[in-house]
Amino acid sequence: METIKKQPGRPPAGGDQAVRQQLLTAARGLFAKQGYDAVSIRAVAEAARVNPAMIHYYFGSKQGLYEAMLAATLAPLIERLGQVLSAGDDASALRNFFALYMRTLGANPWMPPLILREVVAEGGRLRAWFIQQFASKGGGLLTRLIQREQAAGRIRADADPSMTALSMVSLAVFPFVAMPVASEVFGMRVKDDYLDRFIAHTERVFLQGVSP
Amino acid sequence: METIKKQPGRPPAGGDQAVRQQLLTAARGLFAKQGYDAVSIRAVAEAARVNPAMIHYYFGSKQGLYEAMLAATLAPLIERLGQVLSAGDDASALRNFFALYMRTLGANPWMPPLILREVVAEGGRLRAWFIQQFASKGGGLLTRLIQREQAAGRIRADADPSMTALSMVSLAVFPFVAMPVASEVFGMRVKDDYLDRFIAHTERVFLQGVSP
DNA sequence: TATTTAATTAAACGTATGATTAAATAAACC
DNA sequence: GGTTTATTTAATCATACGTTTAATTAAATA
Repeated sequence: METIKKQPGRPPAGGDQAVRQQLLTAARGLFAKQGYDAVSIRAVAEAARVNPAMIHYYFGSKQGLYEAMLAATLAPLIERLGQVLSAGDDASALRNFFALYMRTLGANPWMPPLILREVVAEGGRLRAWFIQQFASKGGGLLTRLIQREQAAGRIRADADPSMTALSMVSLAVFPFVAMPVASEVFGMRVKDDYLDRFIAHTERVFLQGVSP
Repeated sequence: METIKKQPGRPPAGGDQAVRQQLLTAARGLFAKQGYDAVSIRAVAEAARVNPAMIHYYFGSKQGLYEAMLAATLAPLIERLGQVLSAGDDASALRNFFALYMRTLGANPWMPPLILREVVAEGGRLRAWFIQQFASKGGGLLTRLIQREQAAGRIRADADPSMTALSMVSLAVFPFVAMPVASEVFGMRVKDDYLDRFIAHTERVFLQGVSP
C-alpha cells in the first residue's frame, strides 16, 4: 500500500501527466462492457486510479468523457478504411477492405460493443457524432466501394448498394458482439486460429452472397 | 380530466384487472427503446397509467418486471421457429424459416432491440434466461436446420454450422436495429414494400452465400 | 523571490432512483 | 353480516448518482 499522491495539490513534475489518457482508457473499457448508463463516473475514476472530479476537470461532464472516448476510439477505424479504399482498385480491394474491417474489430475488442450500443441507442445522448462522423462516413465509403465493385462486375448489379452495405456491416460487426453468447451456446472454443477461420468464413459468405 | 380511480383500495369489479398486462406492454416499449438502466420504474408506471408500487406488487422488482417482459416477448419467436422447422423438410424449408424469422422481427419492432441489448449485455443482469431459454434453443434449432440442409446438399458441406448460424442471425437481426441509422445515412425511405424488398435481398445474400 | 496558474483532493449538494410501508377500499368467503 | 383477502394509493426511506466547490500544492512565470 503505497501512500504516495494522496494529498491535494498539483503533482510533482516527475509524474506522467497521463490522467486524461488513463480516464479515456478506463472509460473505453467500462462503457464498452456495461453501457453508458450502467457506468458511474466514480467507477471510471476508480478504474483509472484517479479522483472523480478529474472527469469534470478534463471533460466537463460524464457525457463529455463519453464523447471524447468514442471519437478517439472509433475515428481511426474510418480513417484506415478510407486509406485502404483509395489504395487500389483491383480484384482484391473488396477482400482487403473486408479483411481490414474485421481484423481491426477483432484486435480492438471494445469497438464492436461501442458501435452496437450506439446503433441501438435510438434518440440517445450523442447520436450526433456517431451518425455524422462515423456512420455516414463509413456508409459513404462502403457504398462507394460497392458501386465500384458493381461497375467492375464483381458484385451483381441488381443488388441495392445500401442494402448490400447493411448486410456487410451486419456480417462483420454483429458476430464479435455475439461471440460470448455463441461460446456458451455452441461451445465455440476461441483458439488461436479461430479468428482467422471466422473471418475467412464470413468473407466467403459475403463475397459469394453478393457475387453475380 | 376524469378523476375516476384516484383513491386507494381495491378497484370496483367493473375494471379490466389488466394492470399486469399494461405494465408488461409499457415495459416492452420502453426497455426496447431506451435500455434497462435508462428506464425508471416510475417511467414504466406512468406509461402504463399505473401506480409505481404496482411493479413490486406484481413482479417483485424492476428486474422481475424486465425478466417477465423479456420471456413473454421472446419466447413465442422460438416456439414458432420450432414449428416451422419441424413442419417440412423440402427445398423451401430454409427459405420459409428465414422468411418467418425476418418477418416476425419486422412485425414486432421491439424484438430486435431487446435481443441486441441482451446480446451485448455481457455479464448483465438476467443473462441466464436469455442464454438458456432463448439463445441456446434458437441456436439449437438453427444448427439442426443447417446440418439438415448440408446433408441435403443445399448448404455447402465445408461451412462450419455454428459460424453459419451466426452469419444468419447477424444478417437477420442487425439490420432492423440499424435501420434508423441507415435511414439517416443512406436516406432510405421506408415505404410499404421496403421490408419485403429488404427481406428478399437478405435472403438471397444468405442463401447464395452459403450455397455449395 | 513573489505571484499567478495548473492540477489534484476531499467534502458536500441536490436530485432521482429502486424499494418499502401503512392506510384504504372493494371483492371474496364463511 | 362479519371477516378475511386482494388490489391500489400516497408517502417515505436509504442510497447512488452527476456535479460543484473550496482548499491545497507544485509548477510556471515575472
